[in-house]
Parts: sequence; C-alpha cells; structure tokens
Amino acid sequence: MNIGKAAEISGLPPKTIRYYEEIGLVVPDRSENGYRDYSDVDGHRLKFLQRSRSLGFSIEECRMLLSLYDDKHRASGDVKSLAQQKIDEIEEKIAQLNGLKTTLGNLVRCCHGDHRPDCPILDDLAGKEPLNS
Amino acid sequence: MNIGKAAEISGLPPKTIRYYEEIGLVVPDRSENGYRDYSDVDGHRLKFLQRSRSLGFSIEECRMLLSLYDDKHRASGDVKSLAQQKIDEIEEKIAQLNGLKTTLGNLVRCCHGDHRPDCPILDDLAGKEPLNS
DNA sequence: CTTGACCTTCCAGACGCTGGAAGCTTTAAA
DNA sequence: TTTAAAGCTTCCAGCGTCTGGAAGGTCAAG
Repeated sequence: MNIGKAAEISGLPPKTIRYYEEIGLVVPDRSENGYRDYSDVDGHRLKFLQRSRSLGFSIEECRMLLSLYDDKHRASGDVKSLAQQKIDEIEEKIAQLNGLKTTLGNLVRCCHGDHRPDCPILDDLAGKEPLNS
Repeated sequence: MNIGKAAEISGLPPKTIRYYEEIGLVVPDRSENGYRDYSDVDGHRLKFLQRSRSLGFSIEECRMLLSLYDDKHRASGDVKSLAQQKIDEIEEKIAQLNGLKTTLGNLVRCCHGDHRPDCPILDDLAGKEPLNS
C-alpha cells in the first residue's frame, strides 16, 4: 500500500511515517515508480508505534518495544519492567506538575487581579518576599 | 558583573544566559575587553526568568511577564489571567498523564511478567483485543 | 488534455537549550 | 617571570520529534 493508506490505517501523518523510515523504525519496499510500498506487517508496526508513542514511550523505547515484539523468545518480564518504569516516570511528572500548580495557585489567590499596578505574582517572580516554594 | 557571577546569582548556566541575550530577553552592556557586563537590574531579570521558567512558563510567556513587570502601569489582572491559564494547562496535562498511567497500569497488571514469551502488553500495543482506552 | 490528488526529495524551523572547538583575557601559583 | 588554569568570546552543530514548504514526478478522473 502507498503511504497515504498506511497513514490512514496507522493513524500517523505521512510526514511522521517518512520520519520513522529515516530513523530506521519501519522501512518499506519501493514500487517501480519509487513510491513507498507498505506491507500489512509494516502497517501493524506503524499502528504499534502510534499506540506506544501515544502512551508516552520515547522513540528509542518504541524501538526497544518493537524489537521485543519481533523477538519470539523474549520474556514478558522485560516488557513489563519497561512499562512499570514508564509509570514511575509519569507519576514523577504528575508530582512535579502538582507542585507547580500549588505554587501558581497560591500566587493567583494572593493577586487581587484588578487594575491596580502592584501584583504579588510579579513580586514573587522577582524574588520579593517569597510566598512559598 | 561578568557572566559567571550573573550565572551564580540567577541560578542559570552561562550558556543559557547567552541564549537569553541572543533572543533579546536580557541584553547586557559590554566591558572594554568585550566581556558581558551585567548590571544588578540584569541580574534581577535573570533571576525572574529562572523562577518563571521553573514554574513552567514558556520563553514567550516569560517575555510577556517581563514586559508586564517592566510596565509600571500594567494591571495585575493581566498577570493573574496568564497565571490562571497556566494552571489550567497544567491541570490538563495532569489529567492526560493520569489517563496514561491508568492504561499502562492495566497493561502491567495483566502481564504475568515471567519468562514466557507471550505478553499482553505487546499484544495490546499491536492492537489485539484492546484492554482499554 | 487538463486538473487535482498523491507521491517524491530536500531544506529549514520549531523549542530551549547544550556541547564542543578555537582562540581570547585575566588571575593565581611556582 | 613564566606558565598554567580558569573564565571569557564567537560560531557551529545537535538533542527529540516532528512539521511545513518548495519544487517536481506520477496517477486517476472527467
């Protein structure tokens, strides 16, 4: 199939699919006219990439997952630990974002938000009398 | 003060400070020897940038915050709404990450994680019998 | 035969730095 | 005084992950 069809079934834009070829993730055959020719297996791999990318795996992690997927003798534990590690990273990010939210929330609560020129938020950013954090 | 000192008091690496000059955020004077010469005000602005970047504001948002900071007649409401908008973005990101976490958590729970070659996580990524999402 | 959709390649840009090379100046120690 | 180290300069390139655009080839429909 052409790249347009591959894009349709994988849910990835053609530009992204070409990029994935460039970095060696999914390298299709070529038709006589020079067009990329994706097999069904290629289509599966692209869909696999779309799904794992959307779950927050990096390109290199996806490469690893793909090679585990290709390896018929791999242990499922390898995959599980990669996923667990990803969960830990996500939790860490959430914790950081919650911290930011709290700090910004404090700032916003302290700001009267009217037309007066003094503003506790800017005062805090400038390092005056820190509210917190 | 030289860039090293400015780095020290702002908490930003020299490379970053040079970059901020390049994009016009903080442009210092120059000494006779060609070295950057940061005033105390420059130092404050760098610290301001360090703090607002660490709170998740983008460079362009920081530029806006700095100009609000410079403008003695600005309304604090402008700043407040920018901060509130940032909070909304953060909440949105947290919600997305929680969704990812749930999905990955389901996958991990379903995976036996031993040495057997079949793996529900890879099966899901490949699009077989979706567990959720 | 023409139009328009689709395909190709290549180059550049987005964000926000970060690293390194090559070559200054200044400072401190031997 | 010489020398070595630290700090400064500029310029160029790269990180990750695409995304946009230009210039041009190919194909299917009317």
